[in-house]
Amino acid sequence: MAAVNLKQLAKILDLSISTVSKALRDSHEIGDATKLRVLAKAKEMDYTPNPFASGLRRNKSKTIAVVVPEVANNYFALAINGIERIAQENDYHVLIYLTHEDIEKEKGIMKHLENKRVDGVLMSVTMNTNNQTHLSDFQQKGIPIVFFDRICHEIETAKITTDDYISGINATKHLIENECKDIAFLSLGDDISIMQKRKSGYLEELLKNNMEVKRERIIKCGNDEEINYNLVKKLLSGKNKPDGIFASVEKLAITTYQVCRELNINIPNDIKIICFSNLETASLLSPSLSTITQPAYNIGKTAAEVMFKYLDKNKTYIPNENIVLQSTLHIRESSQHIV
Amino acid sequence: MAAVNLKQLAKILDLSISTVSKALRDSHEIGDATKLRVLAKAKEMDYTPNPFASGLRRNKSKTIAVVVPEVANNYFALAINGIERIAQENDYHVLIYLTHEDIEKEKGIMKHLENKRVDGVLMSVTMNTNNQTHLSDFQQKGIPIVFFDRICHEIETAKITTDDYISGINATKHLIENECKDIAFLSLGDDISIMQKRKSGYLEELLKNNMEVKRERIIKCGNDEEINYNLVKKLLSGKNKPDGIFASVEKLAITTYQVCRELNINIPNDIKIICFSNLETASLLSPSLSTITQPAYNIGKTAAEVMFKYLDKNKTYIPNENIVLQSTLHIRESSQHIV
DNA sequence: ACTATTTACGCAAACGATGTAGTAATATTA
DNA sequence: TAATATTACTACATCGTTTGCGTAAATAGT
Repeated sequence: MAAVNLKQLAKILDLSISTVSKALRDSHEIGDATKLRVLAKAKEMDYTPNPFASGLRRNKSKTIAVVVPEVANNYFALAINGIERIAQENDYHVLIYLTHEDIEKEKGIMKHLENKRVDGVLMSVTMNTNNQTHLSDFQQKGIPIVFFDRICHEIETAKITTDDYISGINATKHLIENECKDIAFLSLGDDISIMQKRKSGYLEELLKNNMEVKRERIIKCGNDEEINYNLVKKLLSGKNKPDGIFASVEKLAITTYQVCRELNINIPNDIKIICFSNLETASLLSPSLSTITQPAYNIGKTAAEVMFKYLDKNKTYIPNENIVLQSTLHIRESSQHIV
Repeated sequence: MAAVNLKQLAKILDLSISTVSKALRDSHEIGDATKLRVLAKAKEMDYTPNPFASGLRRNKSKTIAVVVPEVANNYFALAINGIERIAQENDYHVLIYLTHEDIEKEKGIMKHLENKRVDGVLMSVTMNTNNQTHLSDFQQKGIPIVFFDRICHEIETAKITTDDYISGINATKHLIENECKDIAFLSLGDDISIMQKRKSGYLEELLKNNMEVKRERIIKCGNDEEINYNLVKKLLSGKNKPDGIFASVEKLAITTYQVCRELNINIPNDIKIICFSNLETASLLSPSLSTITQPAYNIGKTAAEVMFKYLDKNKTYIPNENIVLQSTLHIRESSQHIV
């Protein structure tokens, strides 16, 4: 029942605690015969070191934290998948924390992690993280952070993103090529970098095509589904509605689908839609949804790999580095002009 | 940079370490004036107790583990959401482990958790967990397990499930009411209890309606997408195909949709489909997908609540208890007979 | 053969927090 | 007033590992 510890092992083997400990860690100080004897007995007695004792002594937790806005989201779920994979390979444990897009919760979580519970943090900030003092404070404590997707430029560290700007351009270009004359952009807040980049791409492409940039075509959505629904409904109600929608995140495209259904707006005849999404069922929607799909799994995997690259070397300082992975455009029915 | 500890705090306050420790834990042994002084200084110096030291001393990790087959799955993602919520409320941390339906990985993870890294484990077993010795061994170490959804009957503890048997009956009944004469059941393995229950409901309802139970209509799918695809394709190819599909899990319904698309089979005209699913976009699919939706968030929440009920009392033994939450039937186009 | 070096192990001090037992000083009671 | 109880604190052992240092014995070097 109670876990066996070094002391008991040592007594049975008639060795000192330190000898057993060193033998288990394969120290050169211990003779081969003794090592084998210890190893065998340890296995037999099912010894596993107490993580708290060794964590305390070595100041290493063998644990990383993942801080994300949500998990019931295909993008983050896939990223976590990638992270967990690499963590298991490195014999690390993964703590998960959800901010639910609440900056205060994010601050609280970081505060909680300041003691050396984790060796590093992989994070995607909330849509409202426009101030990064809680993050730089955290870094000051000597725990490295690696950002993925929703990064924080001001913090010096590694950042894994996708080519949001280019994707923003491509998505917009695609809509224009499919005869859209009046494209709206559905943003999720406007504090975070990915939104700014996606929007920049959108704006850039509009300008390039001499299309008017209208303030009211940029809809700032948020975390409240109902408010978003009403914002989109307002956008699509009445005569003066756009003929193209570029949704910056999956859920806003879903909302748009629902609104269109309610208002009897036909996609893609009346309005065309494209969005950033990792939805597995995009091709099964009615109509099938055109997406810019991010390599979510690889983003998570890469973030974890970068983290371990430094943790392995016992480096708590990670220099600035921008790793950009490519998203892929999946053109489906929702954005195509029917000739 | 380095975290401040009790010793430093004590020195600055000119008190002993134990006084400071007790003051922070609001012990009755310490005077009110001193308590306030300590609290103020601790806050000022941003003191947070070292989790390893206190974990070691108190033999409490303030951490629970969640062991699930996958996270990129709406059901588990929502359940994790519920779990995380309750954990945060209880000031607990959540470790996450993915088995990817691999029983060996599950065993390895449990082995890893046997040292007192966590105070409890919430888990949904893999589809291949037909042997529970690694779980009973784990329990023997004095760490409680609570199962949710994919439970293990043989282990004595609390189990949170949904009314799978009734839902199986209801789903099948619904298909029969919609003129299905030949219903296939897509199973995910057949080791785990939810599959057995869902299948029992299916079989029961067939019998009740004097419908023939054919062995070849029960398709045992697995973890490999490609194999599943081919199994479903084979089922739906040729003349002698079923006119109804009851998919035990979401992904098998998605596969069926894809196969139908490839084979040009019309849903619901040629074949009707219903499945267990927490897919947000079920209503936006083409055709919209009829589902039995489990209260995933609440299942996770309940599992966590039960766990904390015992952890709070420092009980490591959780007696058998079956908590059954109700799923809801959402009838949409995919299963409806068009008159 | 006598000193250096290596080998193989044990001792004991950390790591930081907790809690029991002990101790002065003050307060309460008979 | 003396015995007892209470208050407010401190000292110290403890949790299980790790690791620097010490040390005997064995080996090597000259």
